[in-house]
Amino acid sequence: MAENAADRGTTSGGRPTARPDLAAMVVPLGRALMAAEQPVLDAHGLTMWAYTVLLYLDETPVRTQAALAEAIRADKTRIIAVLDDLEARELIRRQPDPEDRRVRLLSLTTEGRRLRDAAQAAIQEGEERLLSRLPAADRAGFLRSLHTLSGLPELTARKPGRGPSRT
Amino acid sequence: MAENAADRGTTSGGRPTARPDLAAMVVPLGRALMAAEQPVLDAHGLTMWAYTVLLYLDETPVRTQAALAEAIRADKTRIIAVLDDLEARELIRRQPDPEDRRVRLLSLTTEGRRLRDAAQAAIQEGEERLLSRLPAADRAGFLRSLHTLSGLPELTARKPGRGPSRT
DNA sequence: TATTGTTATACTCTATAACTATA
DNA sequence: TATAGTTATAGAGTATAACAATA
Repeated sequence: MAENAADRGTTSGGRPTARPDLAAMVVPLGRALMAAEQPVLDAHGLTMWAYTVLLYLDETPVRTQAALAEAIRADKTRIIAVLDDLEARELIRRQPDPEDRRVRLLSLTTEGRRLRDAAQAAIQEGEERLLSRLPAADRAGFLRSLHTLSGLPELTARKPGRGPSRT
Repeated sequence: MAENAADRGTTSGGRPTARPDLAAMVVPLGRALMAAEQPVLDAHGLTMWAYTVLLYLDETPVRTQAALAEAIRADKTRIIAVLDDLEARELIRRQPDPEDRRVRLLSLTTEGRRLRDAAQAAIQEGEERLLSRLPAADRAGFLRSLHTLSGLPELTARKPGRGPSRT
């Protein structure tokens, strides 16, 4: 999607374009933000998927692994190893539902919540440094626009999606 | 990287967060924008990589394939099939450099330029529809911020990168 | 010997299919 | 028979290594 166009307001040949393609700016920015998260997650012993799970589980238990997978746009088979690890480290609980023993009830442990909060705080601290480079007026519009566009239904249409991995 | 946090200003458990992680909004937005480009590119018979190449080649010839690959953050082996196809369709020229016959000089053909312009016009038309959903004031700040952040050196640090594919 | 482009191979991540256990 | 979870297999996409041509 023509990432490089991001650096140019005009093409290398001088043909004037009103602006680079939106995706050509947004996608590389997203990659950069993920790359910036990586060392923080490493320091907390979390993969991107694990962090995603911790963020989503939050204080509210989730009734099935399939529901969790759907919610975070992952394949249900893809999160199993992640849950195995998080459970082994006692960051989440995975208890069989007494009412339907096929189901595993998922919830955060205190330690899981603590780790998630610590990781998120560190991540957002780094993001603040980036946002501080923006004029205050632009920054507000940027965040509001991100929120708006992220929530647009025509952009949120469900597809499996590659998920958080960023090899 | 916790895409879902994008839909929430607060977590499901009620813990108030100032905002979702930046990456949790930007990355899904980037995926959505790429997905929106896809049908347009299909209609023009272009893959995302091919479009990226056409955008970069522009009117200015590039001296080596390796330089092109580096510029668009692709592996040099990855673009060969793309160049093969574009050349076969006479959208680009790939001529051995008389001064160093190891080198292939790359340039756009007239038809290649025409196709690129048509595709980009259609893509940006679709993007305008999205941007029109934003308040005029926010929109300006959004685009300016995107430009600024995309150009930030600490975010542009070169890494191979997965490139434009979005399976 | 070093470099450009190419081909062949291996690796990573993801999705699909097959299996177990509960219902 | 249908569903939740799991395991095993296969498929994309990418990177690495080996190669041919030219310098």
